[in-house]
Amino acid sequence: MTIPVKVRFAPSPTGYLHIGGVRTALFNWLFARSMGGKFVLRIEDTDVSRSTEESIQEIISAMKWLGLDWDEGPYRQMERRELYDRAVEKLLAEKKAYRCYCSAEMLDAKRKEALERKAKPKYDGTCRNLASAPDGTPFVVRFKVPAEGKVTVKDLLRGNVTFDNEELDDFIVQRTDGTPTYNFVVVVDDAEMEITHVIRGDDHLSNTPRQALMYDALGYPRPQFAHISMILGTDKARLSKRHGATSTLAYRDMGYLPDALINYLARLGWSHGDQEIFTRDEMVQFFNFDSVSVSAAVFNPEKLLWLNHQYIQNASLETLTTLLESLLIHEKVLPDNHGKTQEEIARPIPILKERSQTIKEMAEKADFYFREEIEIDEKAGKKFLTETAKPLLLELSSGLQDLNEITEATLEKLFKEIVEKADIKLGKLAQPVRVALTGNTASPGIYDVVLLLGKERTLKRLSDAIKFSPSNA
RNA sequence: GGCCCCAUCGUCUAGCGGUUAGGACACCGGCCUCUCACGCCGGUAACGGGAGUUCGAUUCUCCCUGGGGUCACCA
Repeated sequence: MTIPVKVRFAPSPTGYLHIGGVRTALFNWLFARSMGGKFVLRIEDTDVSRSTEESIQEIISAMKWLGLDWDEGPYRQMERRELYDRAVEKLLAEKKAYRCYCSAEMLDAKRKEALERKAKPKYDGTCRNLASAPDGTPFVVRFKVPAEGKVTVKDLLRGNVTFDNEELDDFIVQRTDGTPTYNFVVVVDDAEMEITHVIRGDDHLSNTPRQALMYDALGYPRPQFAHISMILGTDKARLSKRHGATSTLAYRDMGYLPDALINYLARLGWSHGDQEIFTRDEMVQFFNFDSVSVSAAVFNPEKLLWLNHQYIQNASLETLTTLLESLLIHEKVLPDNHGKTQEEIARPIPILKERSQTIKEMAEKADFYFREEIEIDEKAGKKFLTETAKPLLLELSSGLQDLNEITEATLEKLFKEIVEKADIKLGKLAQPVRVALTGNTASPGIYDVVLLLGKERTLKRLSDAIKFSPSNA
């Protein structure tokens, strides 16, 4: 009989949910799902001045977008105050914590001074054994850390990690304003929620001995810990705003598929042989800590792009249509109230998807199709809509008018005839036509473009192109 | 600086004492070709250094070096 697994993701709502946070959430989610356990979402908002409702909503939308569903929560710590207050009273009553009357200013000064002496900045224990309490002075509550001895933290990924108690100081459990602090609430909550495995970034490893001591003091059993590695930027520094878009929802707006992002993040620090692409079910099925790596991983945007391309190729037309529509609006190719049917939105997708790494790119490439009036790239027009090319366009135009059925085969026949008659290579015709129809020198195959635009729009653009003259020639 | 963690191609990684050190992204060639892509074929590229243990170390141990994290009335 084993205890069912219960894990949590506990972000602090002091900014948007970044990629590193998502990966922590993902590993928790994967572990919960693979073990048939529960996944809890808990908002750590005890820092009242920095927490925002906006961040909470952002975190929730990002989790939903990525399909990381939770079984309990979102809990908010500021709604659980009684729980922490009771635990503080208990620590105080059992003399495992004490009131400290030192002012923040005084402590800052001492810390600064210690740093200058190159000594360890550590609380000096002034109030640890105070005989009588000064009247009416504001106080914090500090946890009494044993002066000597060691704490050993058991970590699923790193084995036993031992810290000297001497390295730890009497950390604050409750602030002057009565709000509790992280190293304390995290323990109370994880214990009360019966979290069995604490899976988090390894930036928390150095906090763990304090928390381990807190579990012991409160009489709670310690959970299993698993500290996963951090994600670094290309410069090997921890991923931050400097490394471009770190807001998870920004990836949605850039046209990434949630499954692709999830797959990429899962492979960052986890592997299953040589496999690169996993369905969610496969990830859940294969996930385990034995194949999680402990060293930090550099975030590689190119590989994410490649994966996204793979996912685009395999996504259903329906999925792509929905995504493309929102990106077309987001990129202002179409207005909100465009009135287009799903079929119309879907039409260019088959010829665009193999050359799109993101849906945003797809939207940009679809521009020539969705806009009534195209803008001819100045350089492209100058180079290809020349006086020698225009007669060819004219000829194509009249040939097209005579075609009663436009198919790839009839188009190819028409193009070949014109090319043979003029004794030129296909490219000499195709490029000017391409510029005329799309405004650019790069596009899907020219027959596909004509087929997509249809006879009327093709003829219109051809005649516009024949009238084209470079403005700054 | 103290403490803690980490170390295979540029990047993500496989490897769990004996391998021509494998795969993927990126990069470089070639093929395909109406442009751009896709695709296909091929190539360059790694065990940070030094001591041990062992018949044998990428693999185990220690040291060095390097990188990262952390030292708040932030989480």
